[in-house]
This record gives sequence, structure tokens and C-alpha cells, in this order.
Amino acid sequence: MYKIRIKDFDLEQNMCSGQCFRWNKISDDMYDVIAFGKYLTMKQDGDEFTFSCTKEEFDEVWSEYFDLETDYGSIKNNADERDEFMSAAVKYGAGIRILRQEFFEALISFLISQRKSIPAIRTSIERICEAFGEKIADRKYAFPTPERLRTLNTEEREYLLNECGLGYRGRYILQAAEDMRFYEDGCADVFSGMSYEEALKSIMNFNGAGVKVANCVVLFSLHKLNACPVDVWIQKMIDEEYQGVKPAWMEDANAGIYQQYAFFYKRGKRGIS
DNA sequence: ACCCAGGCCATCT
DNA sequence: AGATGGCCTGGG
Repeated sequence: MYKIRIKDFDLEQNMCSGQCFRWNKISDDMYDVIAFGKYLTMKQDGDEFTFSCTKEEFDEVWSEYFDLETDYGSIKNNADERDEFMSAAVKYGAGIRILRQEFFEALISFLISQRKSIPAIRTSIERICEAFGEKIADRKYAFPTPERLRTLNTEEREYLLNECGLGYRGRYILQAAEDMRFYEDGCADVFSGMSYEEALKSIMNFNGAGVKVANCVVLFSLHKLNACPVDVWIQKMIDEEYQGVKPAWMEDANAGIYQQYAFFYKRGKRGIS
């Protein structure tokens, strides 16, 4: 158990923010998540949090995952107060943070996300993890490694392609696992060292990754905060709230954070469904 | 029983 | 370059 105060953080909001797919509500006031091969349960009382891990594990893994180094308070304060939509969005999603997710998990998750509802995305991901991820606790499975997904036998391959609800995206996943080999020789963290433009271009080389998917990976994994994925909700926002003209905040150095507030607000109380 | 989902790609002008 | 149709399938 580890208790800590965290500002600008809300578990329910992050679970529903659409950036991550492996958060769950497990009881009235408890949530859980699997990331970096670890299973964590979380409880919130105002700004007081109780996590199921040790302080050592929190400092080692979760502190960075939750992006605790970034001061979201000042970023929220810097939103243009004359922009009524953004002001309301910031208030509405005040506890959202941009999680620092694992690269391969983010890549596969957002390849899956195209033309799929959030519940369907979650189902596909869980099925892949259960089948090919390392077991890390009772009925809890890590996200599989690229090596695991490119060394499937015939039967496993059939399962991935036919039993995980992937449809035409199945081949994108298999090919991405294959293509990852190119980035694994030498330094492990090649993408993090790239500029936004370089990273975006490299990720779009993966088949099935276009501008939107690549921007999601760049933002939610590489944490390049100027990345601003434009999906149907953000497009709807531009059309309805800004008369079809991209608002100034989309060019901000923290555009990705503002995008999350906007997305969460525009999408409304749909939760994870 | 529909209908469409946080797009992408190939195939056209 | 820019526009348009087709795509797998599971949830609501």
C-alpha cells in the first residue's frame, strides 16, 4: 500500500478519457490498471490516493506513467479565458492527465481503434492480452511483446486473426509486430529521441497507421504534447464550436493536453461505452 | 434487426 | 493533390 496526494488527477475521468483501454472500475471506489507488466489497484478520496504497490514501485513505474512531473494546474490556467468552450472543457475534465503509455501497446491499441467503438476496442485488447500476454496476477495479463506476436504458431495466428474481433485490422497487428524488429536493434528507445515530425512520419510507416492513429501514439506514448489527434469528436467540435476554424490552442505546445480536455468534454458523459 | 464506430488504403479523377 | 468507396465485426 502506498498513499500519496496528487493534484489535478481523477481516476474516473482518466478511465473514461479514451486515451487508455486497460483501466477498469472494480468496485464503488476502486479502479485497476495493467501497464508495464504490473497490476495496480487505485483508490481516490479527493486528492488522496491509495495504491496497491510499494513506494519503490510507485516511484519506479507509476509516478512517470501518471506524468506527475507535469504541472497541469498551470497548463489549465494558461488556457485562453476568452475561449468559452475550452474554459468549460478544462473545468469539466480537470482531473485528466496524459498518461505515458508503453509504445507497442499504444501502437497496437490505436491501430485497433479505427472504426471501432470503445467497448469493442477494449474487448479486442483484453482477448489479445489473455491469449498472448504474460500472466502477472490471477486472471491478469500483461500486454504481449512484439517478439511474442511475431512468433505465433499457426493455431495462435488463427486465433488472433479470427477470435479477437479485429476484422481487417488483424494483419496490421501482425505486420506491426514484425516491423518492430527494425527498431529493436541498437537503442531500445529510438522513437523518444525523435522530433515530433520524425516520430509521426516513422509511425505512419506502420501499415494501418494514418495521421490520426500516429498522432495518438506520439501523444499518449512518446508524450510529445504538441501532438493533437483530430478524430470525429474533435472535428465535430471544430465545426460546431469554432465555426469550422481550428482554434488557436491546437497550435499550442500543449495542444495534446487541451485536446484531451476538449475530447472528454465534447464526448460528454458516455463513460467507456 | 439494424447501423455505425475516436480511419486507412487503394483507386480513381 | 484531392475526392470517394470499401472494409471486418462487435456493441448499442
